[in-house]
Amino acid sequence: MARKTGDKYQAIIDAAVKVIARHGYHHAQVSKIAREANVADGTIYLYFKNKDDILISLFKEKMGSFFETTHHHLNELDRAEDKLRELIHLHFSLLSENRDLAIVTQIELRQSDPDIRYQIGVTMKRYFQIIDDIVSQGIEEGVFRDDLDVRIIRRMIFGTIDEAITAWVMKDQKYDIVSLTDSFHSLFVNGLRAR
Amino acid sequence: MARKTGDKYQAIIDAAVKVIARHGYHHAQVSKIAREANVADGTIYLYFKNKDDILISLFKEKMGSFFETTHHHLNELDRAEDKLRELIHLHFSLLSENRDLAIVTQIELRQSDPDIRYQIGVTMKRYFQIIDDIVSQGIEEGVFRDDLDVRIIRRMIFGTIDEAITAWVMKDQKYDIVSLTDSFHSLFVNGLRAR
Amino acid sequence: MARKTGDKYQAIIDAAVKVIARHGYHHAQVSKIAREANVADGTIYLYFKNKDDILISLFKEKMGSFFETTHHHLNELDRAEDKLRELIHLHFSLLSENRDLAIVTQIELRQSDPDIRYQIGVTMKRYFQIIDDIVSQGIEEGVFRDDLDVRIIRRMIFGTIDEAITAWVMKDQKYDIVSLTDSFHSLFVNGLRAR
Amino acid sequence: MARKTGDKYQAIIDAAVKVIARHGYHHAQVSKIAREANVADGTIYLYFKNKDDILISLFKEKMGSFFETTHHHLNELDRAEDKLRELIHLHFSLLSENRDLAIVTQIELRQSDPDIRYQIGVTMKRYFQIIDDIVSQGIEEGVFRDDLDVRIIRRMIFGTIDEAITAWVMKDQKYDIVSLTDSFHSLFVNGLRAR
DNA sequence: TATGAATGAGTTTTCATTCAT
DNA sequence: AATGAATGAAAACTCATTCAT
Repeated sequence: MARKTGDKYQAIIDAAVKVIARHGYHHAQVSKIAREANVADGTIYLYFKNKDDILISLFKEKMGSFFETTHHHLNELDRAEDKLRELIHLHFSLLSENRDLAIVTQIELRQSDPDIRYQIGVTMKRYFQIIDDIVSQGIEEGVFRDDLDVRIIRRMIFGTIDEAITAWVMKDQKYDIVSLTDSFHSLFVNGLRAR
Repeated sequence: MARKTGDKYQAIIDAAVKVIARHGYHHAQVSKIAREANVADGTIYLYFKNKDDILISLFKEKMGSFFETTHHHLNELDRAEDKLRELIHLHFSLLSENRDLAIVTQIELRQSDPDIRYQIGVTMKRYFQIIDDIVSQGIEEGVFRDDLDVRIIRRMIFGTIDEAITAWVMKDQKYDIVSLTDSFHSLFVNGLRAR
Repeated sequence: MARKTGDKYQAIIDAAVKVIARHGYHHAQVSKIAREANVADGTIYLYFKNKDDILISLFKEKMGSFFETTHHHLNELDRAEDKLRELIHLHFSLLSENRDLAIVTQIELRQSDPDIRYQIGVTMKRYFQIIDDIVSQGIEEGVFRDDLDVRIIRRMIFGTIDEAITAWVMKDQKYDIVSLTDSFHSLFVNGLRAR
Repeated sequence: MARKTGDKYQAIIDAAVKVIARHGYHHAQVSKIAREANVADGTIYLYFKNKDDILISLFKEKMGSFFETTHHHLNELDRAEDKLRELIHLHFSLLSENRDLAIVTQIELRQSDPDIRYQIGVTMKRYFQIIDDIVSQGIEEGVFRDDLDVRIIRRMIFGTIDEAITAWVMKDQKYDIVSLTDSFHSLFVNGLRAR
C-alpha cells in the first residue's frame, strides 16, 4: 500500500523535518506536514502507513544515508585512530550542516512514542556496528587497550559525541562544534591507549 | 497551595514512579496515579499544581536526594580520581537499586513536554556542577590533562555514564552494571591523564 | 439544620456580595466566600443548605430590606405621582450607594442557575406588587390612564428603571444616576396621563 | 479555519437553539448539540472555534437577520410614530414565531460567560441604533419631546419591550403578546409626546 | 493517484459538599 | 459549633485516520 519512493515520498519526509524542527514534535500534526509538503492530508497515507511511519522512515532515510556516507569515508582510511577521527569529524560536520535534522534527531524525536524509539534503536545499531568495528580494529592493531568490553568503549564514544551534539543544539548552535573534533579525538585515544 | 510535605505528597510521587515505570509515560493518567496512591483524583491537586508539577517534583525529589547523597559521599574523599570512582559507583548503584526510578528518569521522562524537560535540565545542573568540580580538582592536582575544556570532559563523563545506564535499562537490567564501575573509571582516568 | 440568624450568617452574606462583585459569579467559589467571611468552608453549611441557598438568601436579605425601606417611605406620601417619583429616587439612590450590591443583582446573579433565578423572581414579586399598587392608585385617582393593563404599565416602569441601572453599572458607574430621577418620572407620568 | 457557510454551519446553529431551549444553557453540552445536528463532535470544530463561538454566532446570525428584517420594514415607513409601532410589532411577532429562539435569547444566553455576554452586547448595538434613529426622527418631526436624552428614551423603549418578552417567555407563552402591540405603542407615544 | 471533509476516542482539572475530629 | 482535608463527578477539545468523490 505505502509506496516508499517518488518525489512526494521525499517531499513529505523533508516537510516533516522542517515542521518538527520549527514547531517541535508535539505540535507537528499530520495536516501541518501535508501543507508544508504541498499535498493533501490523505495523500500522506498513500506513502506512509501512519504518522509513526513518517517519523521512523524519516530517521531511517536521513540517518541511514548519513551512516552510508560515514561508512564509505572510513573505508578510504587504514588505521583505527584515523578512522575514529574521521567518524567524529563526519558526525559533527554532517549534523552541523543540517541544523533542522540535528534538532529533530537530537531533541524532538527523543520525545516520541516507545514504538518509534524502538525503531530508531534498530537503525542506530548500524552506526554502533561501525564504531564497534573501529574499536575492534584498534585493539587488533595493538593501539587500543584490550581490557575493556568493546561495547563499553563504544558507549563512551557514542555517548560523548551524542551528548556534545545535543548540548550544541540546545545552546542554539552558537559555537563551531566541528573545531572540537581534535579535542574529542585525543580524549578517546588517550583513554583507550594500550600500554 | 501545594503542600510539599506530608505522607500523601510522598505517596503520590511514589505512585507516579510506579505507574510511569509500569505503564509508560503516555499511559500514566492522573487517575491511575491517584488509585495507586490510594487517594481521590482531586486530592492530587491539593498537593500539586497540575500533572506536570507531579513529574517535575518527582524528578526534583528523587534526583535531588540522589545528588545530595553523592555530594556528601564525595566530601569524605580527597583525591579527584577517588571522587570520580565514587561518583560512577554511586550513579550505577543508586539507580540499579531503584529500577522503577531508573526506567522513569532514563526513558519515560525523556518523552515529556518541553516544560518538564526544561525543569529537569535545571535540576541536572546541580549534578553537572558536581562533575565539573571533580574535573577541575583533578586538573589542579596535576593528574588530569589541562588542554581540554572542563565542560567537554564533563559531557564525556556524563554522556558515557548516562548512555550506559540507559542501555542497561533497555536491556531489561539483565546484567550487573555496578560491576562495570572500574572499567568506566579506568577509561576516564586514562583518557584524562596528564602527561 | 441551617440557622438563618447570627453574626456569621450576616458575615457570610456580606462576604458573598463582596466576592461576587469583585470576582464575578463564575469565580465566586464557596471557599473564597468562606475566606472573606473568616470562617471555615464547612461552617458555611451550618448556616446555608448549599451554595444556591447563599445566593438566594443574599438576594432575599438585601433586596428584601430594600423593598421594606421603599414600602415605608411610600407610606409617608399620599399621591400616586409622588410615590412614583419616590420609588424611582429610592431605586436609583439605594443601589448607587451599594455598588457591590448593584453589580451583583444587576449583572452577576443574572448568570445564575434556573433555580436561583426562579427564587429571585419570587422575591421580586414583592416589589412588583408595590409598583402595581402605585399604578392602581394612580388610575383610581384619575391621573393615570385606565385603558392599559396594570401589569403592562408595571413592566414598562420596572423594565425601564432596571435597564437604566444595568446600563449605569456596565458603564462603571461613571455618571450620577440619581440625577436622572425627574427625567424618568416625567417620562412615566406623561406616558400614563389620563386624558 | 471556521467556515461560516454551508448546510452544516446552519444545522449546528439550529441544533444549538433547540438543545439550549430544551435543556437550558447549563446542560447544553457540545456533544448534545452535535447529536442534534447529526454531525460528529469534532465536526463542530471545523465550523466554530470553540463552544463560545457557537453561542456568539448563534446570536449574531439569528438576531442579526432579525435586525435586518426590522431595518428593511422600517425603511418602508415615513413617520417616526409608525416606525415605532412597526418595531414593537416586529419584535413581538418575530420572537413569538420563534419560541425556541425567544427562550434562548431572553433567558438562557443571559446566564452565559462574560465574553459571550460582551459579544451579545456588541451585536445589540445595531438594534439600539435603530431605536435611537426612530427617537431622533420623532424629535425632529416635533412629535416627541426634546427634553430627554435619546439614550434614556431608548432604554425605556427597549427595557419595556424586553421585560415584556421575558415575562411572556417565563409564563410559558400562554398569551398572545403580539396583540399587546398597540398598548405598548400608545404608552410610548404618550410618554414621549411633545407639548 | 489525489483530495479534504468528516469522524470520535480519550484525559485533565475544578469545586461543591461531607464528615471525622 | 467549628474545622478543613478529602472526595469524585462531569465536559470541552484535538488530531490521526478514513473514504466517497
